[in-house]
Amino acid sequence: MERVARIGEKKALIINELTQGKEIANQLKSHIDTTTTYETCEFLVEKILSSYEKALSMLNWSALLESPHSLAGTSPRSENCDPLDCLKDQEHKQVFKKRKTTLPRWSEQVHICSGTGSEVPTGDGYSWRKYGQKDILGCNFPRAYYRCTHRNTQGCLAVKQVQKSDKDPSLVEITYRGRHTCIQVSGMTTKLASFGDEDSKGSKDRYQPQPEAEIPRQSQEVVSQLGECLKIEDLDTNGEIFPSFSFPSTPFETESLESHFFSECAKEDNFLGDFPPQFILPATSESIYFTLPPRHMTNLGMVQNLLSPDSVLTEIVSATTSVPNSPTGDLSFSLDQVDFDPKFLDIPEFFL
DNA sequence: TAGATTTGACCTGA
DNA sequence: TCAGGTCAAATCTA
Repeated sequence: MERVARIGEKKALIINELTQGKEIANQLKSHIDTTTTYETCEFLVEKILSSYEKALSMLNWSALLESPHSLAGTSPRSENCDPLDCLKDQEHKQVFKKRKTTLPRWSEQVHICSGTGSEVPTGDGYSWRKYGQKDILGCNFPRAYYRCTHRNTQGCLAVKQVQKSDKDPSLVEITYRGRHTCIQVSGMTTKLASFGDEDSKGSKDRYQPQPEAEIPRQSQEVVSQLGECLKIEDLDTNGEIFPSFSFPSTPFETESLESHFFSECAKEDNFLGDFPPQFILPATSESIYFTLPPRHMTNLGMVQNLLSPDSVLTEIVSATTSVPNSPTGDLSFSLDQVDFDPKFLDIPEFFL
């Protein structure tokens, strides 16, 4: 029974990714005929590749889970152990190779508010779980180690290290390793479930998109203050870095930043009704502020992120950077045209 | 009670 | 040998 549930969950995730891929491909197709900038097309292509990468990685992950022998052969223990245990075993053996070789690495610096007690380094759109902390030689502050919450469930190998600056305690250096291959499942499912149930209470409790694991743990005050002073500065961007942003300056009264942000998205008629997003882009030494009309907030990725809420900010800022001279942008996302038929995945063998 | 965090121990590469 | 990185049991929290 549990196996069936897992298969169904995987299927939904894969369908979502493929649907996104198709949707974005349609967008690209429509833009080819127009005067769309090269950057916009490139952005769309990146999104398509990302979606299919995720789908494929999920399929590969499924294969690992369903086929212990795929990992066997190098370890005698693998012959009759649980796939997850085998995987763990293999991971353990390879972890140090991964550490310094294959994973892409980049870092950024984040200003956090001083005096708030907040240790929230950033809202990069992903859920992180802290798995270690270490005193580093020559550093006054310990280094914290985080990995993606979905490491076990989706095999996402993204990790990050957070190191407070000695010189400026309000400055935190974050080093990322590995690209996210996960989907923020909890946010997605709860958001989808919220449709058609808009006026029911407690949507905040039901829907927790978790763009950043630390943030929901902070007080409302901290989250509000975060919006006023959080600023990310790219250091050695290599093209895979998460887009930098600042939170809207408007403090939220009763909800966390994310729940407010996404619950607004969930309102079909007033999609981001009066939400005045402002984003800081670290283009050069100066910060560039963009204000997007609500309608374009919708167009620039909200629909897509009904499926993948974790990347909301990534979508918006990426899209915005593509059209810096045209804040209104020329992208339009819509699911209206999506006719992707998930039935083709109903073949049980597909997941076995 | 499940999930997240803490922290000492352990492992690896330089 | 040591510093950095990770594991995993204990502990905390919602």
